[in-house]
Amino acid sequence: MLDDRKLEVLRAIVEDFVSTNEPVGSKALAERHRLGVSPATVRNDMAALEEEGYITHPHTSAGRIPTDKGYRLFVDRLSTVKPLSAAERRAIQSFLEGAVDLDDVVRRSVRLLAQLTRQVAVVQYPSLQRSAVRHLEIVHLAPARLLLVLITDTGRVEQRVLELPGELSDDDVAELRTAFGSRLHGVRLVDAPEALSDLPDAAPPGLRPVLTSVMSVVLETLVEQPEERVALAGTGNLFRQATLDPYALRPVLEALEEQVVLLKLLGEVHDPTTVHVKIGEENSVEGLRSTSVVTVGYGPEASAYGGLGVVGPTRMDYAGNMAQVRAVARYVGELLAGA
Amino acid sequence: MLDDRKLEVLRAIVEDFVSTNEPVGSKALAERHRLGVSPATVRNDMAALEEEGYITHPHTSAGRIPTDKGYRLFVDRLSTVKPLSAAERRAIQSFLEGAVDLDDVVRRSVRLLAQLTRQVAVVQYPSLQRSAVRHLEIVHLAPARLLLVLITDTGRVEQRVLELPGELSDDDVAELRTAFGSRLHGVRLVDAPEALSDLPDAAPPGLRPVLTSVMSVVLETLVEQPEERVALAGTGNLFRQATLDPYALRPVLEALEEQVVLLKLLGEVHDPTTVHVKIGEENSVEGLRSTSVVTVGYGPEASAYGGLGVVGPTRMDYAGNMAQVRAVARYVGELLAGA
DNA sequence: CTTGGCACTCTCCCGCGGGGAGTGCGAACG
DNA sequence: CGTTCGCACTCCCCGCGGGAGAGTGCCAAG
Repeated sequence: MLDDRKLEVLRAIVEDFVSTNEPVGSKALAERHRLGVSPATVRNDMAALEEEGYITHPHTSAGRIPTDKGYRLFVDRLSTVKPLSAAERRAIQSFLEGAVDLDDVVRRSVRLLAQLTRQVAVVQYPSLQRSAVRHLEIVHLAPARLLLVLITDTGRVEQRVLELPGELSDDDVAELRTAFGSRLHGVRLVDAPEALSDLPDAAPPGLRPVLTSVMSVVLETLVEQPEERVALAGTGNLFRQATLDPYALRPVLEALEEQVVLLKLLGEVHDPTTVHVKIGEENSVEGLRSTSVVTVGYGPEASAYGGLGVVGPTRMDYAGNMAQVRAVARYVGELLAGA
Repeated sequence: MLDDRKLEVLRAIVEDFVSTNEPVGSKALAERHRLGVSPATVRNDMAALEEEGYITHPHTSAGRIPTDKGYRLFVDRLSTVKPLSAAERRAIQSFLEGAVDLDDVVRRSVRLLAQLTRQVAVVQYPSLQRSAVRHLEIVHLAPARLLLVLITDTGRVEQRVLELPGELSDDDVAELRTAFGSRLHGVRLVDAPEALSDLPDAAPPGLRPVLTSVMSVVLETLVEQPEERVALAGTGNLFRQATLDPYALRPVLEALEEQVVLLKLLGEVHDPTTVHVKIGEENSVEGLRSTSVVTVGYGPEASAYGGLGVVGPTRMDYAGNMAQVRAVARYVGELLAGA
């Protein structure tokens, strides 16, 4: 059905449309891309591509534009990896190298990504779930109230105040501290339940009931309700694209304000080596059906710390954005692994 | 120069223009507002108002619209306090009552404000500076590394990791803990330097040098570089206003992404009882020259915890927004004071 | 299968001409 | 002197029509 030349035509259409934002016609296409065939032939191919649903035209007598399906094919089979320019590499390096703490890393990288791609950028803080415990501090605020401070290997510091069912003495708390500390140190939060499983049996009988209750609260607050955070930047870039008519932007902005939505975008990403692309209608989030989302995980190979990516019009430079997103993710991953 | 009727005309123009978004003409105005005078008279008054710079018309033969100066006069002298509707009161109450912690309070109130005013809402986290210390915990992470965890009376929990010039023993840290704890408990951060001033002298001589260095680091990180945070919501509301042409929105969105800018907007606010309004060109922030900003402080009377407010088109319902902003601020203030 | 030719279809843009809202001003009125 | 009436005038807005141009679809020939 789709021979090589037709695919080539599709690629040309996507590339031209992305760069000019105007429906592309057969004549201009044949000229600009040295296909070695006449406009008439191109027209035939276009008709075939349209038949298959890869392109459309806005009105009877206008050029063609890619459909979501067309972009999908382009991304899957046609786009060649676009190496970063030297300037881009330098930008990434200089932008990120001065970062002092985790917050700073995230803030810088989200801005960097927005600037680099000229899209809306999203960066997830390293997931607590997949981070390992570097230090767990238990502070005795009041007889029946504890403060938990968790420091992860990625530099996240998270705290929770716990209300206990019964009162504790300072000595009890000291016991708790060592009991939890020794078992959790270096353990990833997802593995915490297992690491703690022997705790009740190992504890002195007197402390056992309160300890089990503390333990369940700890697990509940740290593992089951982990506070995921995301940073966002570059929303103004949405206007750069004349593609989206301004009033269509409202639902997009509204969607981007929802933490839940952003986490959903990034949440499915686990593999830090492959870049994921959701195109237009493929997006499960209602408000983002007119956009495309490019995401990737970051962190050490096997288990990603979290995800990052960009949101932009379906008419975007997929090859470029994918390369940029991947590059930033790699840098951020290294930066955090080294910390 | 401006007799009562002229002011009345100005008020009518502002009100009509705000609600219809169309330049208002003399005839429609005389009819709708029962001024008891003919359109011709209104025209004379309009000419006078225009002479003084309170209104303009887009083209020779169109109705009048208020200028920034006109809105200013309206806000200062003409707008009557608009009591909240019962529905609004209920909304505020039900929206905020389920809040569990500080983050939750802030997130809920910023959304509430955005929804209520249909503008972009901004809420500052209670300023560290003006909060009092409820608890200061010092954790000995490594020989030369401390973790400071600060809990304020407004429920903020802030932490910093300190690298020390020299090493400490656990006993030293315990000393530090009590020394700082006893002096800072209940003290506002702005007053911290004073509260700590006797510390070097009171300390055992051996600990003195390290203690002074810790102290300076503590003061520096907590007082001089306090981390201020703000929450933002309702950016999509910018589109609701046909007033601002969509492409003019980009600088606005860009400005709103800058934490610094938001803090600047709210930073000047100290008095929780008076609502501040910046109209159009009055704004010192470049990107917000086409918008108006309504802000107020929240917290106990004398020293506000922080500020909150909304950003919208100059063509906004000032009376309504001012009332809503104030009401939310009052609720949030009470909520935090009670916590 | 490819190509050239050709008629056809739309959009886009421009200029034109009411219709209408609103103004500004001069004159009359209390 | 402030208010009102009447009236001419100014522009914007909107719909209409027509020409130009881009691009298509199709047919017949290579």
